[in-house]
Amino acid sequence: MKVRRARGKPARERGADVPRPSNTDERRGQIVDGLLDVMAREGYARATIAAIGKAAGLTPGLLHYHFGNKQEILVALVERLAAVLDARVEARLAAAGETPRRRLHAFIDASVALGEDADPRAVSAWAVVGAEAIREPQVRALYTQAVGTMLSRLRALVSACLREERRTTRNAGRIAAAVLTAIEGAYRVSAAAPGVLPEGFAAPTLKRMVDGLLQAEEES
Amino acid sequence: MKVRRARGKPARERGADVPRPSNTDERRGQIVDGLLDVMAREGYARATIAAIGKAAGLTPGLLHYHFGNKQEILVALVERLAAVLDARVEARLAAAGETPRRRLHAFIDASVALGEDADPRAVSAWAVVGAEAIREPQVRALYTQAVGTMLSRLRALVSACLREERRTTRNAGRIAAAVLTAIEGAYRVSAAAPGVLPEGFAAPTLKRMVDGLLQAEEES
Amino acid sequence: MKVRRARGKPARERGADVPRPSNTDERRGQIVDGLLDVMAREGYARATIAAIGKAAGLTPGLLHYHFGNKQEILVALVERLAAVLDARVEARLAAAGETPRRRLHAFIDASVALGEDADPRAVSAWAVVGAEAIREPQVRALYTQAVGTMLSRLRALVSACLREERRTTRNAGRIAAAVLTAIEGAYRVSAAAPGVLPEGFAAPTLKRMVDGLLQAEEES
Amino acid sequence: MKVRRARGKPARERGADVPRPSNTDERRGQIVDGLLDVMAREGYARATIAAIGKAAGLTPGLLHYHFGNKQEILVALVERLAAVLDARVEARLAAAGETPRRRLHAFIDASVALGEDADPRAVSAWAVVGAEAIREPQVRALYTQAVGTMLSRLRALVSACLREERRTTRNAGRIAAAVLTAIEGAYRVSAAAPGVLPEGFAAPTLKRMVDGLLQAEEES
DNA sequence: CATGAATGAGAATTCATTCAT
DNA sequence: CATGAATGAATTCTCATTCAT
Repeated sequence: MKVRRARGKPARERGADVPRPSNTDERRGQIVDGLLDVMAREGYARATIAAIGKAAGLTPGLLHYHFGNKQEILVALVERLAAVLDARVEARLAAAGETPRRRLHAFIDASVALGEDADPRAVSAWAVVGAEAIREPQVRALYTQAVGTMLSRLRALVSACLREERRTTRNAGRIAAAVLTAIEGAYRVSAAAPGVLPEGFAAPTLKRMVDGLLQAEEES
Repeated sequence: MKVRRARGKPARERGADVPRPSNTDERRGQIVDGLLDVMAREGYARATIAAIGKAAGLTPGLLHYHFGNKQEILVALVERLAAVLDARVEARLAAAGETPRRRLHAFIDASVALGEDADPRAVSAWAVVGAEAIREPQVRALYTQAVGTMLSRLRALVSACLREERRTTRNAGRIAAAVLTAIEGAYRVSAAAPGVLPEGFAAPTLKRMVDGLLQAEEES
Repeated sequence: MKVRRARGKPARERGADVPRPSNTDERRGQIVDGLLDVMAREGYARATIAAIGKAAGLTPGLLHYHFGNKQEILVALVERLAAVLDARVEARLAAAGETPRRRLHAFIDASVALGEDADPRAVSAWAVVGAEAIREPQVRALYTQAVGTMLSRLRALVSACLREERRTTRNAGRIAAAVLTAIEGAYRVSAAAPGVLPEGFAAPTLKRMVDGLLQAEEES
Repeated sequence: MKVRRARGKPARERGADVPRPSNTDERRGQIVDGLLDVMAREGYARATIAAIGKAAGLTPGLLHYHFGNKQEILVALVERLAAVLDARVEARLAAAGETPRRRLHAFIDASVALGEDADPRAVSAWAVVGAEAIREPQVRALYTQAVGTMLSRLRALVSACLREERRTTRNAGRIAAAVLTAIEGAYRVSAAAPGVLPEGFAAPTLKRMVDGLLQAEEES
């Protein structure tokens, strides 16, 4: 079995000769990117080691030097997709100031922008990840965690809005869930049935939608 | 290559020879059901001919007698899922009477109920279909068509509501898209991250959501 | 295992009801013709039972009612091809009178005409038979016998010519073999590389060739 | 799909890494030889990947590493058979000097010697190739090309002889075709009906045959 | 680190043959 | 006789993974 090196730990000072500086992190990044590339185009099943390697410009053997097996690459990709989304949300929230409604809208913008200013491959790949999650416990765990994190955040943002407007927060969870499913559904439909959704419908409509849902809650 | 017989062709009555009546339709149904079963549990890639056959109680060779290849089974399944959903929507719309708002709500109920009173396997399978659609043109075509049909219907229902309330129908398409993505997202999240969504959130929240969106349109 | 009925023996008086007249011979003929058809176009390997059946307008099950297995059909076809050739040779020899040279020329005409006035499928099929003969002892036996018969006949004709011209018959076997190989080669090349051979070259050139060979034998 | 590497590409000299030198050419040669072996004995249909691998002492998976599919192996074999024959003809022509008649005889010797001093498997294999050519366009193309090349060469040689003897070259094409078919027929009959042809008849008889044909042409 | 040949366990598909009706 | 569903063995091809160099 292959040894898994801790990421970032340079494997230096290993022989008597001049040690080659470790490029593990770079290589792992390349490989994950290769998977993203292939998976977005062809799905996970066709993402063979050879195909990933070709997309990454690396040889099959090398993939197994840096990853123990194929699934580890998928896991790394899911982690990366989640991290990227997370970072974008974080950034936009930071820029949105303190007004609850503004922050909620910023969250929606950040999420849906995944398909606009960001890597469109990520949208397709995320759709595939959802299908892989059905059968692969480890992927499911990561997907569930990513979705759960989003949901918690949304709930907090929704609650803040409701509180500010002195409305009951009783349904905050459901409202958050509605937003979340609309976002996930938008990813999925735009990946699997491109052209069906109206151009640029997502962000404005979702924001109006959540505004309507907030307003429908009774004042306390 | 296997020939696909016209479904339902009755055994011909020629002379004294009355061979066994064709059971092709029944068998094809069994096989499609086997795929539904396996796919909901394990995804399409793991839905091997052997696995489908086992789930259907049939031998591998027989699957290829009734279907030319594996993809044809998938196509038949997608067609069936779409038809079932369509039938349910049709039935509920018929029962909903003529009030536009009622009909729109009935549509949402019918769609989301896919995961409640109906086959929960269909939800998972539909999530997998979305991923297969990314790479398989024929599946994509069917998925796109199914989604497109839903969208048209929703748009008509939304427009009717808006007209009744004397509001502009300018954004009918976007509102319909929001509902559609929320429905598709609900399927997906509940299949790929079960337990994350609040129990029974979907139908009531989606109805409230669409009501809010309708109300936000300006009167004409 | 299937029972093989003697050909031509009608299977009558078999039940209490009005016996269906046997159509075995007709059916067997159809089937052999189906094989000829498919084999000429696609080779023996692609001549599946289903394909033969389709070409013959019969169902797979029926083929195995009339033939014990696939190879028996091939054997019947080889026998038929040989018989047809034989009959044509016989007919032309009968029409050629008694002059040895004339008879020899008639033989060549009859053989090569296989590809001209006769079924062109037979030429292709015969080429395929040669390949099957390499591995199938039973086919090889039939092919060898057919070729052996031709060779003996040719040798006799050649000897008669030589004797008439008072030449040594020492090389009659070799001359006959040369004619035979040229005939067989013409079949093969025209089947496997159509268009390469000059149109209608065969009969006149072969006759001139054998005349040259005869003349080269020394007088005794 | 397997990629076909340029044959003969030397291992690159980059940095300290000197991986194992490619043995692709050697392996491909082994595999083609395995096919030759099996095909000569059992025909193409029985030349399964497993059988070829066994004959070559390689595992089935490896065959598909070096060849994209089974047919590519066949194509490589046909190319090799044609090249070998071509090389032998070339060599004998070179050794035959300038006399036209001598060169023509050398050609016949070279061709027919395929079955004498050379690999007898090649004769059988060539017979099988002819049958495969009937259905496989790529094989047919190669076979047609090989036969066409032989025919052109023969025609040139025949014409040279006729010119030297001041005879008309009008029938050069037909004479060449006669020689060609006799050669091809000799291959075929000796492969498919071994023992029927007189021992060692081919070369001398064919030479006498062509001499007779040449002499029959009228002087100009 | 890197290469790519090698392996072997599947997976889809084909097809002769059987057999209930 | 006839049908065509059913079986199961065989076959091609794929691919993750290993490993010598």
